[in-house]
Formats: sequence, C-alpha cells, structure tokens
Amino acid sequence: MDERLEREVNLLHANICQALADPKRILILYALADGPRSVGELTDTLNVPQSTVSRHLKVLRERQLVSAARYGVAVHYSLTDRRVVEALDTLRAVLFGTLAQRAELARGLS
Amino acid sequence: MDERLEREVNLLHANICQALADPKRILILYALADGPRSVGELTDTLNVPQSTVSRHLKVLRERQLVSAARYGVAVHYSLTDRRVVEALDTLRAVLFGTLAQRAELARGLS
DNA sequence: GGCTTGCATCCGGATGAGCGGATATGCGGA
DNA sequence: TCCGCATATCCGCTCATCCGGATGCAAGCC
Repeated sequence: MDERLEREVNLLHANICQALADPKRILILYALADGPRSVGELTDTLNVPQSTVSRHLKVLRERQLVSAARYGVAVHYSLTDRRVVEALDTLRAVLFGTLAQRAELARGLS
Repeated sequence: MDERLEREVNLLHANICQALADPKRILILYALADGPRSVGELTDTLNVPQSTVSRHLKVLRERQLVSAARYGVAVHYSLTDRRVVEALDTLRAVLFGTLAQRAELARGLS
C-alpha cells in the first residue's frame, strides 16, 4: 500500500470522518447549513442536554469543521466549509440508491 | 428539528458514516477504487491479520458499500457505488484546505 | 474421502466514545 | 461589584468497537 495514501487517509479519518461518526454531529452540521446558530438554538433543535451539544461542538470545532464567534454572552457557530455538507448529501444519495435496491429486491422475493 | 431530516440522518449514520469511522475501512475503499480485490490481496495491501480484514469487509458488506463475488475458492470484493469514494475525495479536499489554513496561521504567529 | 487453500466467524480482552448532571467560566447589566 | 444568563468543562459511568489468535467452513485437487 502506498504509504502516502495511508498517511493521508489516517489524517482524513482523524480530522473529519471520525467527526462524522455520530448522528447528532451530522444533525448539527445540517442545522448549521441553514446559517449560523447559537448553542442554545442548537440545544433546542436537537432536543438534548446543553452539555451534550457543547461536547459535540467541541469535537467539530477542534477539527475545524465549524467555527465559533461570540456575540455578547452568546456563541454563534457556523460551517467552515460547505463542501462537508455536500459530501454528506452525496452519501445520502448513495444511501437512497441502496435503499431503493433493497426495496426492489424485497419486491422480487415476495 | 425536522423529524424527517432526523430520521434520514440516523439512517445515513447507521448505514454509511459509521462504516467510514475507521481508517482501515477507508483504506479498503480506496484500494477497491482501483478495481476488485480478493481478501488475500487486501490483507497484503493493508498489512494486518486476515481476520481483521474480513471483519472490516463484513461491516462494509452489511452496509452494501462493497459487494462480494466468489471465484472458485477466492472471494473478490468491489465497490458498489463509486460516489462513496468521490465523497471521501471531497472531504480530503476540505482537509487540505484546513491544513493549509493552519500552516498559514502558524506562519503568521512566528 | 482426505488434504490444502482462502475466507468467515468466534472469543476474551483492551480501548475509546458517548452520556448528562453538576460545576466552572466568561460576559453584560444593574 | 454582584448577579444572572449562555456556554464550556468535569466527572463517573455505560456501552460500543476494535483487535488478532484460534477455530469453523466452503471449494477445488488428488
């Protein structure tokens, strides 16, 4: 295996893919795709304790997938790079493809 | 939060993102992007025990990200949908962007 | 049928990730 | 300065995941 690719993939995993490995974090990214949101807003949107939201935001912030800006006492988070959501949309399209295929298969079996 | 999006994201996570949450699995996908490979070939490429490769392949197979075909005593795996690798490439581009930004920042600080 | 080869699965152990209540910190208003 | 709000971090806990050697299983050869 190409050592270069291996190192690159390790970086990719550590910096991005691992961050996408939790459904709540993906939801946060989609919520931010509509524009910046404060932690409180995200807490309401996701309907989980605030500490949980902050913990997930920390993961996303450390990987620079989101960026934070303080406005008075509130902190507004926003997407750093929309391409992350685009990639997720691509994966969603793949998912629909396989789901459709499974449905097809199930119909054929019946 | 839109319940529909929430369900969709849960599916996306369970079926795809979780499968991308391990660097070895990402490497397998990239290896398969060059064409079908047998388990033995992947074992050599990744340089890990065969049981480990088979375990990861099982995860990818269950999510239908790869498909298996038996040729005699060997099993050849191939990518089900190239778009998965395309999405990974997009994320790689994002990664390079943030890495460049960090380098820039580090230079500015020195 | 016995053997080899290639792959899948089982198992116990170690590590990591998520959780959410409690608490700390930072900021603006009175 | 003291208070209150918004957010961040700490803590102990539970659960998920990965690992790799050992073992099971299918297919072809003799």
